[in-house]
Amino acid sequence: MLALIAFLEGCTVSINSQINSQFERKFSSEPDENMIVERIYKAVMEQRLAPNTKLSEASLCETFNVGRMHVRRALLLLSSQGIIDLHSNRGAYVACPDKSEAHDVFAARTLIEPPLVRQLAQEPSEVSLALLTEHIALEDAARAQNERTEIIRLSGEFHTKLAQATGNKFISRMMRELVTRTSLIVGLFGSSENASCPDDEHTKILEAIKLRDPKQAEKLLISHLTHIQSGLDMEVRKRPQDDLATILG
Amino acid sequence: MLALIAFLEGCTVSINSQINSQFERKFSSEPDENMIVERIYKAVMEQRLAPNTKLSEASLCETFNVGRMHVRRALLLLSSQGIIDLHSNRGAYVACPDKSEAHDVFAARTLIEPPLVRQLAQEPSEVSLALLTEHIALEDAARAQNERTEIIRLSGEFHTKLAQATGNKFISRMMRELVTRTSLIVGLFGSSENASCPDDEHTKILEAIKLRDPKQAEKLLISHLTHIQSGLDMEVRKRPQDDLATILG
DNA sequence: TTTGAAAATTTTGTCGACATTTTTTTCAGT
DNA sequence: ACTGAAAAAAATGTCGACAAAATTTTCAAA
Repeated sequence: MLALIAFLEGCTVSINSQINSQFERKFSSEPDENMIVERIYKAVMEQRLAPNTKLSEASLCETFNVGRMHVRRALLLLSSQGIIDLHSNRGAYVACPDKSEAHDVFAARTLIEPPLVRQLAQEPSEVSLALLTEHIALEDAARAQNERTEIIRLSGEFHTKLAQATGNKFISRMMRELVTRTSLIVGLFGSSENASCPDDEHTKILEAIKLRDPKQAEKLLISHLTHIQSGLDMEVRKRPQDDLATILG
Repeated sequence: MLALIAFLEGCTVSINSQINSQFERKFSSEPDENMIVERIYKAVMEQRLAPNTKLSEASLCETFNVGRMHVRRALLLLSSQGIIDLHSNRGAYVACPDKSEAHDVFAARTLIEPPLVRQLAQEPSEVSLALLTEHIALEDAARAQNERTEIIRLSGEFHTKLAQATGNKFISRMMRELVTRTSLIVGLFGSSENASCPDDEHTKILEAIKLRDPKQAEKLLISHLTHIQSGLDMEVRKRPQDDLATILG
Protein backbone atom coordinates (compact mmCIF):
# COMPACT_ATOMS: atom_id res chain seq x y z
CA MET A 1 0.00 0.00 0.00
CA LEU A 2 2.83 2.38 0.75
CA ALA A 3 4.30 1.44 -2.58
CA LEU A 4 1.16 2.59 -4.33
CA ILE A 5 1.39 5.94 -2.65
CA ALA A 6 4.94 6.35 -3.85
CA PHE A 7 3.92 5.47 -7.40
CA LEU A 8 1.09 7.94 -7.50
CA GLU A 9 2.80 10.81 -5.78
CA GLY A 10 4.74 11.24 -8.96
CA CYS A 11 8.17 12.59 -9.49
CA THR A 12 9.39 15.90 -8.21
CA VAL A 13 7.61 18.97 -9.41
CA SER A 14 9.82 19.76 -12.32
CA ILE A 15 8.95 20.64 -15.83
CA ASN A 16 5.40 19.50 -15.89
CA SER A 17 3.83 22.33 -13.96
CA GLN A 18 1.92 23.67 -16.91
CA ILE A 19 -0.33 20.65 -16.88
CA ASN A 20 -1.12 20.85 -13.22
CA SER A 21 -1.85 24.54 -13.28
CA GLN A 22 -4.05 24.19 -16.31
CA PHE A 23 -5.79 21.41 -14.51
CA GLU A 24 -6.32 23.31 -11.30
CA ARG A 25 -7.83 26.22 -13.14
CA LYS A 26 -10.35 24.05 -14.83
CA PHE A 27 -11.57 21.87 -12.02
CA SER A 28 -11.24 24.01 -8.92
CA SER A 29 -14.91 23.52 -8.11
CA GLU A 30 -15.00 19.71 -8.20
CA PRO A 31 -11.40 18.84 -7.62
CA ASP A 32 -11.43 15.42 -6.08
CA GLU A 33 -12.47 13.06 -8.84
CA ASN A 34 -10.60 14.86 -11.56
CA MET A 35 -7.49 15.18 -9.46
CA ILE A 36 -7.49 11.45 -8.85
CA VAL A 37 -8.13 10.70 -12.51
CA GLU A 38 -5.32 13.00 -13.61
CA ARG A 39 -2.83 11.57 -11.16
CA ILE A 40 -3.54 7.99 -12.16
CA TYR A 41 -3.57 8.94 -15.82
CA LYS A 42 -0.16 10.52 -15.37
CA ALA A 43 1.21 7.50 -13.54
CA VAL A 44 0.04 5.26 -16.37
CA MET A 45 1.47 7.56 -19.02
CA GLU A 46 4.82 7.47 -17.27
CA GLN A 47 4.68 3.69 -16.96
CA ARG A 48 5.02 3.90 -13.21
CA LEU A 49 1.78 1.99 -12.80
CA ALA A 50 2.15 -1.37 -14.49
CA PRO A 51 -0.77 -3.10 -16.21
CA ASN A 52 -2.84 -5.26 -13.91
CA THR A 53 -1.77 -3.43 -10.79
CA LYS A 54 -4.62 -3.55 -8.34
CA LEU A 55 -6.00 -0.20 -7.27
CA SER A 56 -7.87 -0.85 -4.07
CA GLU A 57 -10.26 1.74 -2.79
CA ALA A 58 -8.68 1.89 0.63
CA SER A 59 -5.17 2.59 -0.65
CA LEU A 60 -6.45 5.27 -3.00
CA CYS A 61 -8.36 6.90 -0.18
CA GLU A 62 -5.16 7.08 1.83
CA THR A 63 -3.07 8.25 -1.09
CA PHE A 64 -5.34 11.09 -2.04
CA ASN A 65 -6.90 11.82 1.32
CA VAL A 66 -10.43 11.64 0.06
CA GLY A 67 -13.50 9.66 0.92
CA ARG A 68 -14.35 6.37 -0.66
CA MET A 69 -17.11 7.93 -2.70
CA HIS A 70 -14.73 10.16 -4.61
CA VAL A 71 -12.42 7.25 -5.24
CA ARG A 72 -15.25 5.15 -6.59
CA ARG A 73 -16.40 7.89 -8.90
CA ALA A 74 -12.86 8.41 -10.14
CA LEU A 75 -12.50 4.70 -10.79
CA LEU A 76 -15.70 4.73 -12.79
CA LEU A 77 -14.40 7.58 -14.91
CA LEU A 78 -11.06 5.87 -15.40
CA SER A 79 -12.77 2.71 -16.52
CA SER A 80 -14.91 4.65 -18.97
CA GLN A 81 -11.67 5.96 -20.45
CA GLY A 82 -10.26 2.47 -20.71
CA ILE A 83 -7.42 3.22 -18.34
CA ILE A 84 -8.53 0.67 -15.78
CA ASP A 85 -10.82 -2.32 -15.75
CA LEU A 86 -13.47 -2.79 -13.09
CA HIS A 87 -14.28 -6.33 -12.07
CA SER A 88 -17.48 -6.75 -10.16
CA ASN A 89 -16.83 -7.41 -6.48
CA ARG A 90 -13.14 -7.77 -7.18
CA GLY A 91 -11.93 -4.24 -7.60
CA ALA A 92 -10.08 -2.06 -10.09
CA TYR A 93 -6.99 -3.06 -12.07
CA VAL A 94 -4.83 -1.08 -14.43
CA ALA A 95 -5.84 -2.06 -17.94
CA CYS A 96 -3.77 -4.79 -19.52
CA PRO A 97 -4.23 -4.73 -23.29
CA ASP A 98 -3.78 -7.97 -25.14
CA LYS A 99 -2.45 -8.53 -28.61
CA SER A 100 -5.80 -7.97 -30.26
CA GLU A 101 -6.39 -4.71 -28.45
CA ALA A 102 -2.92 -3.53 -29.30
CA HIS A 103 -3.72 -4.15 -32.93
CA ASP A 104 -6.92 -2.15 -32.63
CA VAL A 105 -5.11 0.76 -31.03
CA PHE A 106 -2.57 1.02 -33.81
CA ALA A 107 -5.24 0.48 -36.45
CA ALA A 108 -7.23 3.35 -34.98
CA ARG A 109 -4.16 5.57 -34.80
CA THR A 110 -3.21 4.70 -38.37
CA LEU A 111 -6.69 5.65 -39.43
CA ILE A 112 -6.93 8.91 -37.56
CA GLU A 113 -3.49 10.43 -37.15
CA PRO A 114 -2.40 10.70 -40.78
CA PRO A 115 -5.40 12.77 -41.92
CA LEU A 116 -5.10 14.70 -38.67
CA VAL A 117 -1.52 15.69 -39.32
CA ARG A 118 -2.22 16.35 -42.97
CA GLN A 119 -4.98 18.75 -42.02
CA LEU A 120 -2.85 20.38 -39.36
CA ALA A 121 -0.01 20.97 -41.84
CA GLN A 122 -2.39 22.71 -44.22
CA GLU A 123 -3.06 25.67 -41.99
CA PRO A 124 -1.48 25.44 -38.58
CA SER A 125 -2.26 28.29 -36.21
CA GLU A 126 0.66 30.21 -34.80
CA VAL A 127 -0.29 29.39 -31.25
CA SER A 128 -0.40 25.67 -32.04
CA LEU A 129 3.02 25.81 -33.58
CA ALA A 130 4.31 27.63 -30.54
CA LEU A 131 2.86 25.04 -28.19
CA LEU A 132 4.31 22.18 -30.17
CA THR A 133 7.68 23.86 -30.37
CA GLU A 134 7.61 24.38 -26.64
CA HIS A 135 6.73 20.74 -26.20
CA ILE A 136 9.73 19.61 -28.20
CA ALA A 137 11.85 21.80 -25.96
CA LEU A 138 10.41 20.03 -22.93
CA GLU A 139 11.22 16.68 -24.48
CA ASP A 140 14.78 17.79 -25.14
CA ALA A 141 15.15 19.08 -21.61
CA ALA A 142 13.84 15.87 -20.11
CA ARG A 143 16.22 13.91 -22.31
CA ALA A 144 19.13 16.10 -21.31
CA GLN A 145 18.41 15.47 -17.65
CA ASN A 146 17.68 11.82 -18.30
CA GLU A 147 14.36 11.91 -16.49
CA ARG A 148 13.01 8.61 -17.62
CA THR A 149 9.36 8.92 -16.58
CA GLU A 150 9.20 12.45 -17.87
CA ILE A 151 10.62 11.40 -21.23
CA ILE A 152 8.13 8.59 -21.60
CA ARG A 153 5.13 10.73 -20.78
CA LEU A 154 6.15 13.67 -22.96
CA SER A 155 6.90 11.31 -25.76
CA GLY A 156 3.30 10.16 -25.75
CA GLU A 157 1.86 13.56 -25.10
CA PHE A 158 3.40 14.95 -28.25
CA HIS A 159 0.80 13.02 -30.15
CA THR A 160 -1.95 14.22 -27.85
CA LYS A 161 -0.84 17.78 -28.49
CA LEU A 162 -0.89 17.23 -32.23
CA ALA A 163 -4.57 16.42 -31.79
CA GLN A 164 -5.13 19.38 -29.49
CA ALA A 165 -3.59 21.59 -32.14
CA THR A 166 -6.62 20.95 -34.31
CA GLY A 167 -8.70 22.67 -31.66
CA ASN A 168 -11.23 19.87 -31.89
CA LYS A 169 -12.09 18.47 -28.51
CA PHE A 170 -13.49 15.21 -29.85
CA ILE A 171 -10.35 14.45 -31.76
CA SER A 172 -8.28 15.47 -28.76
CA ARG A 173 -10.11 13.14 -26.43
CA MET A 174 -9.92 10.24 -28.82
CA MET A 175 -6.19 10.68 -29.31
CA ARG A 176 -5.59 11.03 -25.61
CA GLU A 177 -7.28 7.72 -25.04
CA LEU A 178 -5.34 6.03 -27.81
CA VAL A 179 -2.06 7.46 -26.60
CA THR A 180 -2.69 6.30 -23.05
CA ARG A 181 -3.40 2.82 -24.33
CA THR A 182 -0.27 2.95 -26.43
CA SER A 183 1.72 3.71 -23.33
CA LEU A 184 0.38 0.58 -21.66
CA ILE A 185 1.09 -1.46 -24.77
CA VAL A 186 4.65 -0.24 -25.10
CA GLY A 187 5.20 -1.01 -21.45
CA LEU A 188 3.94 -4.54 -21.96
CA PHE A 189 5.34 -5.49 -25.32
CA GLY A 190 8.18 -3.08 -25.89
CA SER A 191 11.83 -3.35 -25.08
CA SER A 192 13.27 -0.76 -22.75
CA GLU A 193 15.14 1.23 -25.38
CA ASN A 194 12.02 2.12 -27.34
CA ALA A 195 9.84 2.97 -24.40
CA SER A 196 9.74 6.45 -25.87
CA CYS A 197 9.71 7.77 -29.39
CA PRO A 198 13.06 9.06 -30.64
CA ASP A 199 12.93 12.79 -30.31
CA ASP A 200 14.15 13.62 -33.78
CA GLU A 201 11.13 11.97 -35.36
CA HIS A 202 8.86 14.33 -33.48
CA THR A 203 11.10 17.22 -34.43
CA LYS A 204 10.97 16.31 -38.09
CA ILE A 205 7.20 15.97 -38.07
CA LEU A 206 6.85 19.38 -36.52
CA GLU A 207 9.22 20.84 -39.08
CA ALA A 208 7.16 19.46 -41.91
CA ILE A 209 4.10 21.05 -40.35
CA LYS A 210 5.89 24.36 -40.00
CA LEU A 211 6.80 24.18 -43.68
CA ARG A 212 3.11 23.57 -44.49
CA ASP A 213 4.02 20.31 -46.16
CA PRO A 214 1.06 17.99 -45.54
CA LYS A 215 2.37 15.14 -47.66
CA GLN A 216 5.71 15.09 -45.91
CA ALA A 217 4.17 15.46 -42.45
CA GLU A 218 1.81 12.57 -43.13
CA LYS A 219 4.59 10.43 -44.50
CA LEU A 220 6.82 11.06 -41.50
CA LEU A 221 4.00 10.36 -39.10
CA ILE A 222 3.11 7.07 -40.77
CA SER A 223 6.69 5.89 -40.65
CA HIS A 224 6.87 7.05 -37.06
CA LEU A 225 3.83 4.93 -36.14
CA THR A 226 5.29 2.01 -38.03
CA HIS A 227 8.54 2.49 -36.20
CA ILE A 228 6.82 2.35 -32.82
CA GLN A 229 4.99 -0.82 -33.79
CA SER A 230 8.10 -2.50 -35.10
CA GLY A 231 9.68 -2.16 -31.68
CA LEU A 232 7.00 -4.34 -30.14
CA ASP A 233 7.04 -8.06 -29.73
CA MET A 234 3.44 -9.07 -29.37
CA GLU A 235 4.22 -12.65 -28.50
CA VAL A 236 6.23 -12.19 -25.34
CA ARG A 237 4.72 -9.77 -22.90
CA LYS A 238 7.26 -8.58 -20.46
CA ARG A 239 5.87 -8.71 -16.95
CA PRO A 240 2.51 -10.35 -17.20
CA GLN A 241 1.94 -9.50 -13.53
CA ASP A 242 -1.13 -11.64 -13.71
CA ASP A 243 -2.16 -13.04 -10.41
CA LEU A 244 -0.63 -16.41 -9.80
CA ALA A 245 -3.93 -18.18 -9.99
CA THR A 246 -4.11 -17.37 -13.68
CA ILE A 247 -0.48 -18.22 -14.38
CA LEU A 248 -0.57 -21.54 -12.58
CA GLY A 249 -4.20 -22.19 -13.37
CA MET B 1 -41.92 13.97 -13.70
CA LEU B 2 -44.49 11.65 -15.22
CA ALA B 3 -43.59 13.13 -18.56
CA LEU B 4 -40.01 12.07 -18.11
CA ILE B 5 -41.08 8.53 -17.43
CA ALA B 6 -43.07 8.47 -20.63
CA PHE B 7 -40.09 9.78 -22.58
CA LEU B 8 -37.71 7.23 -21.23
CA GLU B 9 -39.99 4.25 -21.38
CA GLY B 10 -39.47 4.36 -25.09
CA CYS B 11 -41.76 3.26 -27.80
CA THR B 12 -43.45 -0.08 -27.92
CA VAL B 13 -41.23 -3.09 -28.12
CA SER B 14 -41.09 -3.36 -31.86
CA ILE B 15 -38.14 -3.80 -34.10
CA ASN B 16 -35.42 -2.82 -31.71
CA SER B 17 -35.39 -5.96 -29.61
CA GLN B 18 -32.00 -7.05 -30.87
CA ILE B 19 -30.33 -4.22 -29.04
CA ASN B 20 -32.00 -4.89 -25.76
CA SER B 21 -31.33 -8.58 -25.84
CA GLN B 22 -27.71 -8.07 -26.80
CA PHE B 23 -27.55 -5.60 -23.99
CA GLU B 24 -29.09 -7.87 -21.39
CA ARG B 25 -26.70 -10.64 -22.26
CA LYS B 26 -23.71 -8.46 -21.80
CA PHE B 27 -24.51 -6.67 -18.58
CA SER B 28 -26.59 -9.13 -16.63
CA SER B 29 -24.23 -8.88 -13.67
CA GLU B 30 -24.21 -5.10 -13.29
CA PRO B 31 -27.40 -4.16 -15.00
CA ASP B 32 -28.52 -0.98 -13.35
CA GLU B 33 -26.09 1.67 -14.50
CA ASN B 34 -25.75 0.35 -18.02
CA MET B 35 -29.47 -0.10 -18.37
CA ILE B 36 -30.03 3.52 -17.41
CA VAL B 37 -27.27 4.72 -19.71
CA GLU B 38 -28.66 2.75 -22.63
CA ARG B 39 -32.21 3.95 -22.12
CA ILE B 40 -31.19 7.58 -21.93
CA TYR B 41 -28.82 7.14 -24.85
CA LYS B 42 -31.69 5.71 -26.87
CA ALA B 43 -34.05 8.51 -25.89
CA VAL B 44 -31.48 11.05 -27.02
CA MET B 45 -30.82 9.21 -30.27
CA GLU B 46 -34.53 9.23 -31.01
CA GLN B 47 -34.78 12.92 -30.17
CA ARG B 48 -37.39 12.21 -27.54
CA LEU B 49 -35.22 13.89 -24.92
CA ALA B 50 -34.62 17.47 -25.97
CA PRO B 51 -31.35 19.25 -25.23
CA ASN B 52 -31.26 20.99 -21.88
CA THR B 53 -33.96 18.79 -20.40
CA LYS B 54 -33.27 18.42 -16.73
CA LEU B 55 -32.72 14.89 -15.50
CA SER B 56 -33.32 14.99 -11.79
CA GLU B 57 -32.13 12.13 -9.69
CA ALA B 58 -35.49 11.58 -8.05
CA SER B 59 -37.38 11.24 -11.33
CA LEU B 60 -34.80 8.86 -12.72
CA CYS B 61 -34.99 6.75 -9.57
CA GLU B 62 -38.74 6.46 -10.06
CA THR B 63 -38.48 5.81 -13.76
CA PHE B 64 -35.97 3.02 -13.48
CA ASN B 65 -36.85 1.75 -10.02
CA VAL B 66 -33.30 1.91 -8.76
CA GLY B 67 -31.55 3.62 -5.90
CA ARG B 68 -30.05 7.03 -6.13
CA MET B 69 -26.54 5.62 -6.16
CA HIS B 70 -27.10 3.82 -9.45
CA VAL B 71 -28.64 6.90 -10.98
CA ARG B 72 -25.68 9.01 -9.94
CA ARG B 73 -23.21 6.58 -11.39
CA ALA B 74 -25.18 6.41 -14.62
CA LEU B 75 -25.22 10.20 -14.83
CA LEU B 76 -21.47 10.29 -14.37
CA LEU B 77 -21.03 7.82 -17.22
CA LEU B 78 -23.40 9.75 -19.45
CA SER B 79 -21.52 12.95 -18.79
CA SER B 80 -18.24 11.26 -19.62
CA GLN B 81 -19.79 10.32 -22.96
CA GLY B 82 -20.87 13.89 -23.55
CA ILE B 83 -24.55 12.98 -23.60
CA ILE B 84 -25.40 15.09 -20.59
CA ASP B 85 -23.76 17.92 -18.71
CA LEU B 86 -23.39 17.88 -14.95
CA HIS B 87 -23.57 21.20 -13.17
CA SER B 88 -22.32 21.19 -9.64
CA ASN B 89 -25.16 21.35 -7.12
CA ARG B 90 -27.60 22.00 -9.93
CA GLY B 91 -28.09 18.63 -11.52
CA ALA B 92 -27.87 16.92 -14.88
CA TYR B 93 -29.08 18.33 -18.17
CA VAL B 94 -29.19 16.81 -21.63
CA ALA B 95 -26.26 18.22 -23.57
CA CYS B 96 -27.02 21.23 -25.68
CA PRO B 97 -24.30 21.66 -28.31
CA ASP B 98 -23.65 25.15 -29.59
CA LYS B 99 -22.55 26.25 -33.01
CA SER B 100 -18.89 25.74 -32.27
CA GLU B 101 -19.40 22.22 -30.95
CA ALA B 102 -21.52 21.35 -33.94
CA HIS B 103 -18.66 22.44 -36.14
CA ASP B 104 -16.26 20.26 -34.19
CA VAL B 105 -18.52 17.23 -34.48
CA PHE B 106 -18.73 17.49 -38.25
CA ALA B 107 -15.05 18.26 -38.54
CA ALA B 108 -14.27 15.11 -36.58
CA ARG B 109 -16.66 13.04 -38.64
CA THR B 110 -15.23 14.44 -41.84
CA LEU B 111 -11.80 13.48 -40.63
CA ILE B 112 -12.63 9.96 -39.50
CA GLU B 113 -15.50 8.59 -41.52
CA PRO B 114 -14.07 8.85 -45.04
CA PRO B 115 -10.92 6.82 -44.32
CA LEU B 116 -13.07 4.48 -42.26
CA VAL B 117 -15.43 3.75 -45.14
CA ARG B 118 -12.57 3.55 -47.59
CA GLN B 119 -10.90 0.93 -45.46
CA LEU B 120 -14.13 -0.94 -44.97
CA ALA B 121 -14.77 -1.07 -48.70
CA GLN B 122 -11.36 -2.57 -49.29
CA GLU B 123 -12.10 -5.83 -47.56
CA PRO B 124 -15.46 -6.00 -45.88
CA SER B 125 -16.19 -9.16 -43.96
CA GLU B 126 -19.24 -11.14 -44.94
CA VAL B 127 -20.76 -10.84 -41.50
CA SER B 128 -20.36 -7.07 -41.54
CA LEU B 129 -22.07 -6.83 -44.88
CA ALA B 130 -24.88 -8.99 -43.60
CA LEU B 131 -25.35 -6.81 -40.53
CA LEU B 132 -25.37 -3.63 -42.57
CA THR B 133 -27.80 -5.12 -45.06
CA GLU B 134 -30.04 -6.13 -42.21
CA HIS B 135 -29.82 -2.63 -40.82
CA ILE B 136 -30.96 -1.11 -44.10
CA ALA B 137 -33.91 -3.47 -43.98
CA LEU B 138 -34.76 -2.20 -40.52
CA GLU B 139 -34.60 1.35 -41.77
CA ASP B 140 -36.90 0.51 -44.64
CA ALA B 141 -39.34 -1.22 -42.33
CA ALA B 142 -39.40 1.72 -39.94
CA ARG B 143 -39.99 4.05 -42.85
CA ALA B 144 -42.78 1.88 -44.19
CA GLN B 145 -44.53 1.97 -40.85
CA ASN B 146 -43.75 5.64 -40.42
CA GLU B 147 -42.27 5.17 -36.95
CA ARG B 148 -40.66 8.53 -36.54
CA THR B 149 -38.45 7.92 -33.52
CA GLU B 150 -37.34 4.59 -34.89
CA ILE B 151 -36.41 6.13 -38.22
CA ILE B 152 -34.37 8.86 -36.56
CA ARG B 153 -32.43 6.49 -34.36
CA LEU B 154 -31.71 3.91 -37.03
CA SER B 155 -30.67 6.66 -39.37
CA GLY B 156 -27.92 7.63 -36.95
CA GLU B 157 -27.04 4.10 -36.00
CA PHE B 158 -26.22 3.23 -39.58
CA HIS B 159 -23.09 5.26 -39.15
CA THR B 160 -22.31 3.63 -35.83
CA LYS B 161 -22.61 0.26 -37.50
CA LEU B 162 -20.27 1.29 -40.27
CA ALA B 163 -17.71 1.86 -37.54
CA GLN B 164 -18.57 -1.40 -35.81
CA ALA B 165 -18.00 -3.17 -39.10
CA THR B 166 -14.32 -2.37 -38.80
CA GLY B 167 -14.28 -4.54 -35.70
CA ASN B 168 -12.29 -1.85 -33.93
CA LYS B 169 -13.80 -0.96 -30.59
CA PHE B 170 -12.01 2.38 -30.32
CA ILE B 171 -13.32 3.54 -33.64
CA SER B 172 -16.76 2.22 -32.75
CA ARG B 173 -16.89 4.11 -29.50
CA MET B 174 -15.69 7.32 -31.06
CA MET B 175 -18.26 7.14 -33.82
CA ARG B 176 -21.02 6.32 -31.41
CA GLU B 177 -20.24 9.43 -29.46
CA LEU B 178 -20.09 11.57 -32.57
CA VAL B 179 -23.35 10.15 -33.90
CA THR B 180 -25.11 10.80 -30.61
CA ARG B 181 -23.93 14.37 -30.67
CA THR B 182 -25.06 14.68 -34.26
CA SER B 183 -28.51 13.61 -33.21
CA LEU B 184 -28.65 16.40 -30.66
CA ILE B 185 -27.36 18.88 -33.22
CA VAL B 186 -29.87 17.89 -35.87
CA GLY B 187 -32.62 18.18 -33.30
CA LEU B 188 -31.49 21.68 -32.42
CA PHE B 189 -30.52 23.14 -35.76
CA GLY B 190 -32.27 20.99 -38.31
CA SER B 191 -35.64 21.31 -39.92
CA SER B 192 -38.10 18.51 -39.37
CA GLU B 193 -37.83 16.99 -42.83
CA ASN B 194 -34.14 16.22 -42.52
CA ALA B 195 -34.20 14.86 -39.00
CA SER B 196 -33.05 11.61 -40.55
CA CYS B 197 -30.78 10.77 -43.43
CA PRO B 198 -32.54 9.83 -46.63
CA ASP B 199 -32.49 6.09 -46.81
CA ASP B 200 -31.23 5.81 -50.34
CA GLU B 201 -27.95 7.50 -49.47
CA HIS B 202 -27.25 4.79 -46.91
CA THR B 203 -28.26 2.17 -49.42
CA LYS B 204 -25.92 3.56 -52.05
CA ILE B 205 -23.00 3.72 -49.64
CA LEU B 206 -23.53 0.11 -48.68
CA GLU B 207 -23.73 -0.87 -52.33
CA ALA B 208 -20.40 0.77 -53.03
CA ILE B 209 -18.90 -1.15 -50.14
CA LYS B 210 -20.36 -4.39 -51.43
CA LEU B 211 -18.81 -3.68 -54.82
CA ARG B 212 -15.46 -3.09 -53.06
CA ASP B 213 -15.25 0.36 -54.48
CA PRO B 214 -13.44 2.44 -51.84
CA LYS B 215 -13.29 5.60 -53.91
CA GLN B 216 -16.99 5.58 -54.62
CA ALA B 217 -17.92 4.68 -51.06
CA GLU B 218 -15.80 7.51 -49.73
CA LYS B 219 -17.23 9.96 -52.23
CA LEU B 220 -20.80 9.02 -51.38
CA LEU B 221 -20.12 9.28 -47.69
CA ILE B 222 -18.56 12.70 -47.98
CA SER B 223 -21.48 14.03 -49.95
CA HIS B 224 -23.80 12.40 -47.45
CA LEU B 225 -22.11 14.23 -44.57
CA THR B 226 -22.22 17.45 -46.55
CA HIS B 227 -25.87 16.89 -47.21
CA ILE B 228 -26.63 16.48 -43.53
CA GLN B 229 -24.76 19.67 -42.71
CA SER B 230 -26.45 21.65 -45.43
CA GLY B 231 -29.80 20.91 -43.83
CA LEU B 232 -28.78 22.74 -40.68
CA ASP B 233 -29.23 26.37 -39.87
CA MET B 234 -26.69 27.13 -37.22
CA GLU B 235 -28.01 30.60 -36.54
CA VAL B 236 -31.52 29.82 -35.43
CA ARG B 237 -31.72 27.03 -32.93
CA LYS B 238 -35.18 25.62 -32.80
CA ARG B 239 -36.26 25.23 -29.21
CA PRO B 240 -33.54 26.78 -27.12
CA GLN B 241 -35.23 25.47 -23.98
CA ASP B 242 -32.70 27.43 -22.03
CA ASP B 243 -33.82 28.51 -18.63
CA LEU B 244 -35.32 31.93 -18.70
CA ALA B 245 -32.55 33.43 -16.62
CA THR B 246 -30.15 32.93 -19.51
CA ILE B 247 -32.57 34.12 -22.16
CA LEU B 248 -33.55 37.27 -20.30
CA GLY B 249 -29.95 37.98 -19.42
C1' DT C 1 -50.22 44.63 -8.20
C1' DT C 2 -45.29 44.46 -7.78
C1' DT C 3 -40.93 43.77 -5.28
C1' DG C 4 -37.81 41.52 -2.51
C1' DA C 5 -36.35 39.29 1.46
C1' DA C 6 -37.19 35.41 4.52
C1' DA C 7 -38.96 30.85 5.15
C1' DA C 8 -40.04 26.42 3.35
C1' DT C 9 -39.31 22.97 0.14
C1' DT C 10 -36.78 20.46 -3.00
C1' DT C 11 -32.55 18.75 -4.79
C1' DT C 12 -27.90 17.53 -4.70
C1' DG C 13 -23.57 16.25 -2.06
C1' DT C 14 -21.28 13.56 1.63
C1' DC C 15 -20.52 10.37 5.01
C1' DG C 16 -20.88 6.28 7.83
C1' DA C 17 -23.01 1.87 8.86
C1' DC C 18 -24.15 -2.47 7.32
C1' DA C 19 -24.55 -6.50 3.81
C1' DT C 20 -22.34 -9.27 0.57
C1' DT C 21 -18.63 -11.14 -1.74
C1' DT C 22 -13.88 -12.31 -2.08
C1' DT C 23 -9.50 -13.35 -0.16
C1' DT C 24 -6.59 -14.85 3.42
C1' DT C 25 -5.68 -17.39 7.46
C1' DT C 26 -6.35 -21.12 10.59
C1' DC C 27 -6.32 -25.73 11.75
C1' DA C 28 -7.99 -30.49 11.96
C1' DG C 29 -7.34 -34.77 9.37
C1' DT C 30 -4.63 -37.66 6.50
C1' DA D 1 4.38 -31.50 5.69
C1' DC D 2 0.17 -31.34 2.63
C1' DT D 3 -4.72 -30.83 1.65
C1' DG D 4 -9.04 -28.80 2.12
C1' DA D 5 -12.78 -27.14 4.62
C1' DA D 6 -14.13 -23.75 8.02
C1' DA D 7 -13.39 -19.39 10.15
C1' DA D 8 -11.58 -14.83 10.05
C1' DA D 9 -10.30 -10.82 7.73
C1' DA D 10 -10.53 -7.62 4.12
C1' DA D 11 -12.55 -5.57 0.28
C1' DT D 12 -16.44 -4.15 -2.39
C1' DG D 13 -21.53 -3.05 -2.94
C1' DT D 14 -25.70 -0.83 -1.10
C1' DC D 15 -28.55 1.91 1.48
C1' DG D 16 -30.29 5.55 4.48
C1' DA D 17 -29.51 9.66 7.18
C1' DC D 18 -27.92 14.04 7.34
C1' DA D 19 -25.56 18.45 5.41
C1' DA D 20 -25.32 21.92 2.04
C1' DA D 21 -26.91 24.21 -1.78
C1' DA D 22 -30.46 25.72 -4.89
C1' DT D 23 -35.17 26.52 -5.98
C1' DT D 24 -39.74 27.70 -4.95
C1' DT D 25 -43.15 29.70 -2.12
C1' DT D 26 -44.82 32.92 1.18
C1' DC D 27 -45.82 37.29 2.70
C1' DA D 28 -45.08 41.93 4.27
C1' DA D 29 -44.01 46.56 2.56
C1' DA D 30 -44.19 49.93 -0.98
